[in-house]
Amino acid sequence: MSTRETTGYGQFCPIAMASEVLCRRWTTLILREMLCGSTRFNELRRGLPRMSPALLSTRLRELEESGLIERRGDGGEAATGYHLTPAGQALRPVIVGMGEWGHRWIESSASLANLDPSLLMWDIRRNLRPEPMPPGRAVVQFRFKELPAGKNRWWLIVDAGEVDLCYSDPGFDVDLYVATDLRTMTAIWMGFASINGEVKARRVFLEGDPRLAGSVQDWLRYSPFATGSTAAE
Amino acid sequence: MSTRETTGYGQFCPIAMASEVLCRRWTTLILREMLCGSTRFNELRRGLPRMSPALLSTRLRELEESGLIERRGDGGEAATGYHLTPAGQALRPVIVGMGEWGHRWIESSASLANLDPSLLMWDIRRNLRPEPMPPGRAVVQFRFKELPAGKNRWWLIVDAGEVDLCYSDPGFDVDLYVATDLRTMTAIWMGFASINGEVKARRVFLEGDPRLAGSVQDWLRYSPFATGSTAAE
DNA sequence: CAGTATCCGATGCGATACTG
DNA sequence: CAGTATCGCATCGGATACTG
Repeated sequence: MSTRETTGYGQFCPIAMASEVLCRRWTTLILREMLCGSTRFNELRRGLPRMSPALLSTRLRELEESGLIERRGDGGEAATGYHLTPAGQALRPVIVGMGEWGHRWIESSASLANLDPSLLMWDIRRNLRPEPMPPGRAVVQFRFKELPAGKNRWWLIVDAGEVDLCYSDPGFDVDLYVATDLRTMTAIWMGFASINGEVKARRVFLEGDPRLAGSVQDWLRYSPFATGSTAAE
Repeated sequence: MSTRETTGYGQFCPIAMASEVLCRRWTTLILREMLCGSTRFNELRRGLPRMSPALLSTRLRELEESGLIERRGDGGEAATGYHLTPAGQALRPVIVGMGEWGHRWIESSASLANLDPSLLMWDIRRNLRPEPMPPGRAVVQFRFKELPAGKNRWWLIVDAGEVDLCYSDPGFDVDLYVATDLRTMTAIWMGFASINGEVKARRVFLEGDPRLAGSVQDWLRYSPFATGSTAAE
């Protein structure tokens, strides 16, 4: 019935059993998204833009069958949400370990060959730390200079600990303008460069509220994997 | 050129980059074999009996391109051996983590649906600890009663710290006979049961040198993952 | 918003046979 | 022993359109 019989390895080894669950296309990335807190279908899609909805649906059902996630109505609404089971949560160190390995051993140039502004901004949104920011609402506009006008600006609206990401002008006054190119911002995000260094090198330009600009190193939380060293190739 | 462009995820995230390397069919199992010490092509095949040599060859080349392994002539012979690079060694905690997760969270019945006597014996061979055995050569015969005669016996020859596995009678006098069924022996190996308990339950029969039989719990090193608990489903 | 339905092309990969 | 060569099917999964 399940297509798993043909794809199995036929080995009792737990690594083989785990690989049958994990080592399918997109599966680790779905888990990454869920470990980062995504629970809704379209929220997941946002972090997996190149994945078709049909395949996402299939994978979610497989993960449910494998006992890694469960679906349930959230907050009494009809809408369903996906949540990690204890078995799914237990995979955190494995997924994180894969990320740490990738950060350490994959050449940075390979990562930087996969630039994607919406993924980058989506990632920044969910890791931004509002606490070091000055109190009150803050609106930060990112502009990637080399992208076509009309498709090159993102707005982060931070208010009362909530972070919103907009792809079109939300109409608020902007407190801080960040202008750079996509590769530089991604390199900063990955920990391959520091934002203050890139400002000095005039590859990043900050304009606006000096308190926001001065604390950018603090509230712009880098990718969870942007620690430690990279391979000295 | 590489087929990787089409299989990539298009994400700069290190988990995605690592998944592109690791999450392909058989790859984690090849790494498992190499982390356990296998270096030769046919040695790898032995641990991956359902994998075709063509695919193994392809995967090894991919792993080499990804910088996880390197091939070199061993000991001056023409024969090539495969060895993990530092990047490959660095995956040990990830692979081990997958195994620990699988052991903890995959139901034991699923693992025990994948019985394979030659894999089991190959695994026992490489984890057997000669030290707790009485000094001198020891020959242990395993017999799986339900398998067809002529295909149900394996011999382990332990001599001077070396362990050899034979599928046909090596001709030596046998010091210890172990008779059981494949499922029971696999369950013991996985840590789902204890050998002494299974002897008491008369599902395992030991006959021969009492010193060997008495120390079986010590020299029969269980699978590296046979620790900790399993999920209380 | 949260998915399904359908289609079809690419390719992964298993089986088998063969070679230096 | 250490792989290549070849073949062909199955299925994986990408694209697009549609629905409750």
